[in-house]
Amino acid sequence: MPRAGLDPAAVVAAGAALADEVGLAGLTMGSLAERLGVRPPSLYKHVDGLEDLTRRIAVLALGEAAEAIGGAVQGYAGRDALEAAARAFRAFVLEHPGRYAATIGVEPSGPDDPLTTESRRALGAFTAVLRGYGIAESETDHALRMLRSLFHGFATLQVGGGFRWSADVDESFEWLIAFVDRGLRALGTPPSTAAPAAAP
Amino acid sequence: MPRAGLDPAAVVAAGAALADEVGLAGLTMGSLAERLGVRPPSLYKHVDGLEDLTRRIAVLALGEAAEAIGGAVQGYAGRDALEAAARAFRAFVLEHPGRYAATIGVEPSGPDDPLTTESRRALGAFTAVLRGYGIAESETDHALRMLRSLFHGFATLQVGGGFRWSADVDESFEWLIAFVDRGLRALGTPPSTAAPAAAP
DNA sequence: AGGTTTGGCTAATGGGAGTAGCTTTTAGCT
DNA sequence: AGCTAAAAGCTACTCCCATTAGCCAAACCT
Repeated sequence: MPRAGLDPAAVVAAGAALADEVGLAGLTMGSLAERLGVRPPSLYKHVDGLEDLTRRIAVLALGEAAEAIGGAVQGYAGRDALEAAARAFRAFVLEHPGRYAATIGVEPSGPDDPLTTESRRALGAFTAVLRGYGIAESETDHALRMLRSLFHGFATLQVGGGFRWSADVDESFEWLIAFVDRGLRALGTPPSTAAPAAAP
Repeated sequence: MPRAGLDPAAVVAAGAALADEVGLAGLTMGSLAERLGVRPPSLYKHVDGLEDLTRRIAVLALGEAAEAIGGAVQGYAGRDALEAAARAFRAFVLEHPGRYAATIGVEPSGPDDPLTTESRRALGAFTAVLRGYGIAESETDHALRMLRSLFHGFATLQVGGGFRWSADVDESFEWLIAFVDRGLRALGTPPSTAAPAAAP
């Protein structure tokens, strides 16, 4: 029988694409094998089972998200950077719901786990946004968690069909960005702008 | 064989408890049947399958959450109400992660679905909080979604082990409440307090 | 008591994850 | 070119889970 020419990367990429199409729950070894023109057991030559597969999809997704958000933020600061990051994040989740779902609830096994590295990278993009607001060192962790919670919550509620009633979702998202921007500005001291009380 | 004395409510309650213990993914017809001292097929006399079971658990959870949050808010307004609601919500999710997970991604089938009713009730508690801030009518939907996203995101990230690094999670949550409070106060006009520019 | 409803059971089906062990392709070496 | 060995498929299982069919006994209701 001819070989399919698979390798771990190809299997993971196909798995990620399939998860985006049919949802993470619809990603099974059977469905993925069919998509790749192969029988289910063959996949175990490239991937260590379903759990390992979703783990690798999560790593892929975090890298892509970090790339997208980091790239979108480039050259911006303050509200512009916040907007860019928020929009890039939401666009990623809406375009790749399956990939994103794979990132939820995966536990990095240690500090050298690629999952840890990619997580940090994705987080770094948001940290850069906060830097532009001049948030105090002691508060960046909290502010970071706030941003993460807010965007994660909004995106997952939306893809989960959680916003059912009246108002326009895009409009809510813009409102939310404005809300956070005001809050962060009130909190921070822009680093390269005039200091609040410079001379005595 | 002696009867086990089950009914739908008992099955749902046991299912919710089991889900809280072992996670929603660990809730299977087999594990629940074992817990109830019964064989798996017997459960189908009370519940219409696993999907129906999680649906009913979601209804139960929404009702309990609405009760808890609504009760916590009673008699408070402004920041006190926000704090009470936020803490009650988070406590509920942390104590009942399985139940809460069941509420995510369930689609109400129509306006008379009990799921719809209970959702509204839970949402109502947060609406009450916003009322205390005097948010403009046109913005309550957005503000509501913001609160929901934020608390949902924070709670799910925490139970999913999403907050791994340094800072204290409880502290972050308090910080987050303060942040939202400032934002909402900046936004609203307290209804029963002096109007901002009363006489010309 | 007698009949009906109800709630439990066993047995079986279908599908998904994962393993064992065989076979063929393919790449590398001589 | 020919040989060998690793790699990449495959078939044939096993086990677990959800669900259905059909049987039988308990509880209830006159």
